[in-house]
Amino acid sequence: MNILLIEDNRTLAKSLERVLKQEGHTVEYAWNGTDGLHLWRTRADHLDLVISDVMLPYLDGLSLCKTIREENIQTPVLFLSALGETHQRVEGLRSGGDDYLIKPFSMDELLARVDALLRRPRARVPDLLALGTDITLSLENNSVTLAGKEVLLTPMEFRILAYLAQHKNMTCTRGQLLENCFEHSKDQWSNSLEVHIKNLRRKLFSKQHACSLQTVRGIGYKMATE
Amino acid sequence: MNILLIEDNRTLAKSLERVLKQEGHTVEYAWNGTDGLHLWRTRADHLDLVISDVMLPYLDGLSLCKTIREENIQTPVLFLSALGETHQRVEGLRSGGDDYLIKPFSMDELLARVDALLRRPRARVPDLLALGTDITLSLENNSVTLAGKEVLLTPMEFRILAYLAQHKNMTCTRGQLLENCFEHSKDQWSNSLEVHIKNLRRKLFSKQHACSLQTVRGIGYKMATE
DNA sequence: CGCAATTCTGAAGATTTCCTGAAGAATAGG
DNA sequence: CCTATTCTTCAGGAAATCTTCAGAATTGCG
Repeated sequence: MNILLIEDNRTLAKSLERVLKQEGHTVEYAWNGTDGLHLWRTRADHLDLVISDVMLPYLDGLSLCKTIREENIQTPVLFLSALGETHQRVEGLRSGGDDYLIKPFSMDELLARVDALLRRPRARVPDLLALGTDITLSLENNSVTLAGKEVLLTPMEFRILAYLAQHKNMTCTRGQLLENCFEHSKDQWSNSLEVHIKNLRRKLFSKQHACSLQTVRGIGYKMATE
Repeated sequence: MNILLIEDNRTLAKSLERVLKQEGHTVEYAWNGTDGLHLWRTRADHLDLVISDVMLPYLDGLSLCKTIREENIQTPVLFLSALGETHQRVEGLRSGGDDYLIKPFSMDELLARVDALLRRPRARVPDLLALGTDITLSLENNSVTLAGKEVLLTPMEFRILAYLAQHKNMTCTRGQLLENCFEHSKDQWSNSLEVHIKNLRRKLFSKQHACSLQTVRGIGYKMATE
C-alpha cells in the first residue's frame, strides 16, 4: 500500500517511515503543508492513505485536508496531533479526516489504525467506462460514443447513464436514481425518470448490443452487460 | 442512515439513541451480545454502521465483531469502551473494528466519528446467498441464478424466496411470509402465497437439487438444504 | 378405506407498473 | 425579449404482475 506521510518533525517522520516500510508499505514524504498538498493532488490515484500532522509549516493539516476534499479526492486521512482536546479532535474529523491520533502514541496503535483505514475497500472511480463492446462513456468530458461515433446526450440523460454505468449489473432503485441524478427526494415520484430512460434507449440501445438497459419491475433499472 | 446500537447500559443507550435520531439516523437497539449478533446478521444489508459496547452480556463485543467479520460482513463498527489502555484499543481494531471511542466521551466527538465512518464509501459486499449447489441469489441485484443462468422472478416471487433463503432450514409460518412479503396482515388468508410458491417451484426447483422448497403442513414452508 | 382438512394448479379477471407521444414549463444564450 | 434546448407533466394504452376462484390432488387421521 502507498502511504503519504506529511510531518515536519524529521525524527518522528524517520521512525514512522521505518515502521511502515517494515509492514510492507511504500512511503512518500512531505515535510510541510504546501508540498504535501502538491504530492497528494498529483499522486491521489496511487495513494491508499495519508498520514498527516495537524500543525505544519505554510499550510496546516486541517486546511490541507479540507482543500483536498473539496476537490473530491477521497483518500483516507489519519491525523496526528499533540492537540488532544475533544473540540480539536472533532474539528479534525469534521475537516474530512478519518481518524485522529494523539501524540504521543504507541507504534502498535498507529499500525492498528493504519490497518483499519487500509482494510476498507476503496471507491476509485475510473474515468472511462465501457458498456458492452461499443458504448464508451467518459465522465471527464461528459461524452458518450456508440460504435466510435459520438452521441449527444442531454445533461440529465448523461447523469442517469453515468449512474447506471457505475453500478452496472446492479439493480438501481428508482429512489437511488431520483436522489442521485435529480434534486428530488428519495421517495418522491416522477415520471420524468421514465421519459429519460426512454430517450436513452432510443439514442443508445435501439439495436442489439452486448449491453441493455433493463427495467426491473417494481424496483428500478439495471444496466446489464455480458 | 441505519445504525445498530449494542449497549447494555440502558441509560447511555437511550441518550445515544436520542442524539442519533436527532441527526436523522434510524436506530435499532440490542442490549446484549447474542441479540446484537442476530440483528446484525439478519439486517446486515440495511445497516450502515454498528456502534457496540465492548463488554456485553453473553457475548462480548470483540468476539461478536470477529464472528461477523468471518461471515464476510463488512458493516463499519465503532467500539465504545471504558477500557482505554493502548493494548485494549489495539485489540479492538484488530478484531475488525473501525474505530474505538473511550468512555466517557462527548456526544460531539461521537457524532463526528459516526460521520467519519458513514462518509466513506460503503463496502460493496456482493451479498450472495447460496441455496444448495446451484442456486444463487443476490439481494443487491434482485437476481437469481440457477446453474449459472439467470432466472427471472417477479418482485413477489423474489421477496418470498429471499425471505425463505435468509431463514433456510427453518420453517417459516404462513403468517411470517404474509407479513414480510405482502402488505397483508399476519392472520389474513390468501391463496396468493401458494400460487407464488408454485411458480417458484416451477422456475427453480423442478429438478432434483441439494435444496428443496418443502411445505410444512399446517404451518408454512421451509427452504431445506443439505 | 373413507373423510376432512389442507395444499396445489390452471386460468381468468383485477390491479399495478411502465411506456410513449405530445404539450406545457423552465432554463440558458443571444 | 426571443429562441432553442431541455426538463417535467399528463393521459392513454400496453404489459407485467398479483389475486381470486374452483376443481383436483394430497395428506393425516380415525
